[in-house]
Amino acid sequence: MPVFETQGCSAEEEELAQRRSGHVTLLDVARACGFSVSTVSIVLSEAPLSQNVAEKTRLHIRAMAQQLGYHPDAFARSLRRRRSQTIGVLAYDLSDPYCIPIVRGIQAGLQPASYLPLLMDAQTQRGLFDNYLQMTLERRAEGVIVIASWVFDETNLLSDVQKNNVPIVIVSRDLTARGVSSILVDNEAGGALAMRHLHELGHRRIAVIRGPEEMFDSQPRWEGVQSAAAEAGIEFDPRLVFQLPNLVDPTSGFEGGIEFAQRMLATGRPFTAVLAFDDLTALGVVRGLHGAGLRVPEDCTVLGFDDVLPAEVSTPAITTIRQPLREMGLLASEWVVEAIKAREQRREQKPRLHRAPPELVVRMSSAAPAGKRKRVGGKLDPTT
Amino acid sequence: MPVFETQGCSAEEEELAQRRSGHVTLLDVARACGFSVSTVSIVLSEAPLSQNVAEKTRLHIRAMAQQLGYHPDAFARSLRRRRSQTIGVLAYDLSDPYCIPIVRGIQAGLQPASYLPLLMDAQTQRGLFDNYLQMTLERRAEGVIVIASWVFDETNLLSDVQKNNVPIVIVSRDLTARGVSSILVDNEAGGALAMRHLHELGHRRIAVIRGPEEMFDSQPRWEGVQSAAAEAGIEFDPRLVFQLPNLVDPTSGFEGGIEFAQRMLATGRPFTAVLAFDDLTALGVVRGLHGAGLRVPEDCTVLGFDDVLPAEVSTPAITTIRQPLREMGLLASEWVVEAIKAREQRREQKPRLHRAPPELVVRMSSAAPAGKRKRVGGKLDPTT
DNA sequence: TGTTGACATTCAAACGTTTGAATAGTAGAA
DNA sequence: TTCTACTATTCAAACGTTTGAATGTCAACA
Repeated sequence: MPVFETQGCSAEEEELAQRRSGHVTLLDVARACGFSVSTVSIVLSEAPLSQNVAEKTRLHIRAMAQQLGYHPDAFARSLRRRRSQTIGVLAYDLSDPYCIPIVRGIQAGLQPASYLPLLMDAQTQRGLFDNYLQMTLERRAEGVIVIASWVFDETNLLSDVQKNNVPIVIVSRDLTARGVSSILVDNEAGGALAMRHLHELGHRRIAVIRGPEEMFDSQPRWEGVQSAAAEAGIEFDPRLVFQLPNLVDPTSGFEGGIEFAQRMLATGRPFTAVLAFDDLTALGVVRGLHGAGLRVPEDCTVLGFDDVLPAEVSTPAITTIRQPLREMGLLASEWVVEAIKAREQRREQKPRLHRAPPELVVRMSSAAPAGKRKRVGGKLDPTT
Repeated sequence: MPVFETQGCSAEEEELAQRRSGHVTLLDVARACGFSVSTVSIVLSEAPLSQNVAEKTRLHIRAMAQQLGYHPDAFARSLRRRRSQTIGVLAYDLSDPYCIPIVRGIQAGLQPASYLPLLMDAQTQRGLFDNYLQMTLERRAEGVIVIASWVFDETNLLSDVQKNNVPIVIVSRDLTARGVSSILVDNEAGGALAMRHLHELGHRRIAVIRGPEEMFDSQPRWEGVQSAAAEAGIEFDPRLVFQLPNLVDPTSGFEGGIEFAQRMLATGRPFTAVLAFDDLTALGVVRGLHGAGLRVPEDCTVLGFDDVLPAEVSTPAITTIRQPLREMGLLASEWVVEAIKAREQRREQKPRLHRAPPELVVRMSSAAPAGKRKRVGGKLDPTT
């Protein structure tokens, strides 16, 4: 009888209750099948106690929930459980094809741990980035993965996220010095790989387009190139070494490539290959050379870095240094999940660092220099 | 005095309370500055009542919240307010460069309305798509935008989302017949635009690669091509008309392009231009022709569709039919926001349809056929 | 007859907010 | 003095879930 006192309300009232929130709640299901909210909750959330619930009851409740179109309210659930089952994924720019495979890897790693990625696109805007980071905290993400290769003032990252004790992993940038676990490609090794490939093909006069100062990758990659060049006894003509400006748009590398290709031709200095900072820059170089009537790789070799989609589908396909982006994303997601577990068990965790091995992908844009090919069996190449 | 009874708890207890959830709550702030939770809430959420709160108090509370690093709990807030301020954005495949500008447009439109996009990537997997749709409902998204051009069984879409009375807009597909507002490019017009461009350049023998059957765009685009061809009095050689298979990977168009280029050359039938279903297919064709020693556009013109990034940065850049993707995304976001408003005011809304106008973008991959160019001023081209 | 234990279900208190209504305190008007 | 109006703050009830503890039922055992 007391049961009816709590349930006692007319059909209209019930209608009203349902209309108020617009969504079907546990209470609606409970009323519809005559059990208490607790029982329904226990059954539908498959709590341990649900073993004790009669088989018949379980089936009945499930059927009714299905019929009414019940979906548990994630807000109420997370509030009560104090778990959001969410990982914030903050990409600096989703329109950069570089980000996508990383995101894919993250998704793949989060799925089995049944975490939901909360994907956000900062569009290379500092303000947006900060806003989204706030939201990540407000949504009580249990961990954060940041994809950011450009250099920004990371004070906020640390003060806000770390202060709230939320595990964080950064991809494409080394922030271990600030206590943030980091995953990035081994840029030195990559740069060296590219340089060695050119050397092996026989190139000696090489133009270089370095990355913008603001990009974290620029410096180490350049150092890798230099050390491999030194090893091979190659010197760069300083008039053939360029540096991309600090621009926000991810396709600005393409524009830069076009412009620098024209500029390097204008110097009149001889070169048989161009080492570009990334794939988009390399594509720009190809375009710039094409504009001057030069063909790739017949007249000039062009190398990229990253291995993004456009490098693969353009003709000539760009020979490049592949970053294992998907694997890096996968690892990032594994690390956050581990860090969350560690925090639950009050285990202290030191920030970790992974340098992913780059890989040379030989495609169509690289070949032996024209001189070498034409003089097969002849006298030594005068450029060496 | 009664104040102290509710607040009365030792420092350790306070510590514990904070540690329990791991996040700073209103209660923590309230205790720290000696006001009630209500007052603090009113001040920090800038509720209308906050006008009544003394200036001094407001400043004090804000300062304290800042100092403690307080972030309102989105779950608690949404639960209480019965508003999530969230729009679910379900992309069929984020690795398709086609999706990105749409997502950008959506973001741009949602920002001023202060809705947060809940971005999800179905990775062309039906199961994932359904899961994410469920989550969208559980997270009480106030609206849903679906980016999906491939044909799937839309029963769930309707029964689950619409049953819960959540406004929905679909981009790249016409589902108005099912009561879903739809935004898509005018495929007929686009197909015709491409065909007319070829005709104006002087092409008469044209190979065509149609889209896969499962793609919604395939049929109308083909019809646009056919009607424009008929208008110009051009007939297609059936041996030069191909159709992409139903494959999931968005880069499968590229592979298809390569293969069909080889196949069309193998037929031995003459053609001076290839009309590809989309940009990636066009890039595949360029690659396939290149493999046979043919240059684009000197030996053969190639046309794409969509205008995605790779089409722009490859050399030769692909002449294509541009979809105003960003604008379409923007419109989609405006429509959901309007639909949400309409629902609040209990206004009935009919599903709407927008056919975005496509635009011809002439780049490097199209030119007059070799015959025409070489015989300028000479006798008529025998191919007409 | 009472005790034990397994089973089936419910109570009630939380989670962190928001907000309509209530409570004081103060000041000016009648 | 009493009433009104305003200012500054708090009470307390919700939002929809989950869950430890409690309740009740029933059968078996001592």
